[in-house]
Amino acid sequence: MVLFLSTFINKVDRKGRVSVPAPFRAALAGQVFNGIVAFRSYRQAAIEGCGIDRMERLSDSIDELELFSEARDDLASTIFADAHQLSFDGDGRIILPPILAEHAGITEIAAFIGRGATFQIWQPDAFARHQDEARARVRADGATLRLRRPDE
Amino acid sequence: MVLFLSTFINKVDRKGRVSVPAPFRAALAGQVFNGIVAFRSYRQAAIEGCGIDRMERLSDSIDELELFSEARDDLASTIFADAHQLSFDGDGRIILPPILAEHAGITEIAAFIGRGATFQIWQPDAFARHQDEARARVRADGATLRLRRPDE
DNA sequence: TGAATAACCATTGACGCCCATAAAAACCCA
DNA sequence: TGGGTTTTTATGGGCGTCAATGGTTATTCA
Repeated sequence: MVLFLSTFINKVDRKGRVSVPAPFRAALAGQVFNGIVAFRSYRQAAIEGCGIDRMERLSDSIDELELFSEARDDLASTIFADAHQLSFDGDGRIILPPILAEHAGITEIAAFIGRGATFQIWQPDAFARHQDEARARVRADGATLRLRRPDE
Repeated sequence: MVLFLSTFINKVDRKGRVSVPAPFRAALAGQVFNGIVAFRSYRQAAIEGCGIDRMERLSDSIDELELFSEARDDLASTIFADAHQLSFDGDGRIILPPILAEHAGITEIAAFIGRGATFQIWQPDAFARHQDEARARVRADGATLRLRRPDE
């Protein structure tokens, strides 16, 4: 099962390349596409990342909506059009497209943030601020979570 | 599995040729017909595109509609009669038929938009506007999508 | 024979692939 | 357990290949 954990800070070189953390690569090993899928986060100045299998599942889910319906249209335009397939080079690096880097305010350093089934890429300082705010909200709202049972 | 992702902007030369993005060609590799199938979107100023295998599936789906029903008739006329088989030249280009280009308002630049199992071809500015609206609707309607589980 | 289309070639710029280095982590053995 | 060794990562750079694009020549069909 794909599971992204922890935070890794890596450099972006002058060619726009970044190493994807080795544990993330390991989590993606064996997928049809040797690389990651990345798109702009709707709500944050961050890049969302996942493996191609997640997109395939998304595609299947959307395929179950009524053909040519507006909802289907909107989701497809919003999700797939903005997704980038970024393949690993021989050393596990990807090239960060300028559009994505810009959206996240990334220039020389990128933070890879594990989020379970997916991950995000942030400008490190921006993420630090975001994390502080998120913690504060969790404390204030007392957000809780019911743990799913293994067989559920 | 066929999966079209991301957006690619390519030029249309004076002979009406456009390169189909290499990743799209890769997704279509191995199909019976070496090219794409294209028809006018009936809700948008865009061209719908896919591989020949999808048309076969579509044909099956329509076959399941009531024989002689109006819907079946309409879909058949709208989609199949209007579908163009556009084969790749040696360099992965297709010739955009004037009827299609006109419908989408495409003259010199074409945007290839990945939509999962299919893709669209738009006049770039028109798509930008459409995408903005789609995003807004998705956010407003709170359109959600339940992600299929891998084994489902 | 002319027009439209298909096949072929040439250019350039981006990207994939390879190598080299250094630091860090994992490993092994005394 | 500690020290040394090996392996893996991260990072930088160079070079060859392929994709995109424009043009020219061959071929087919009306």
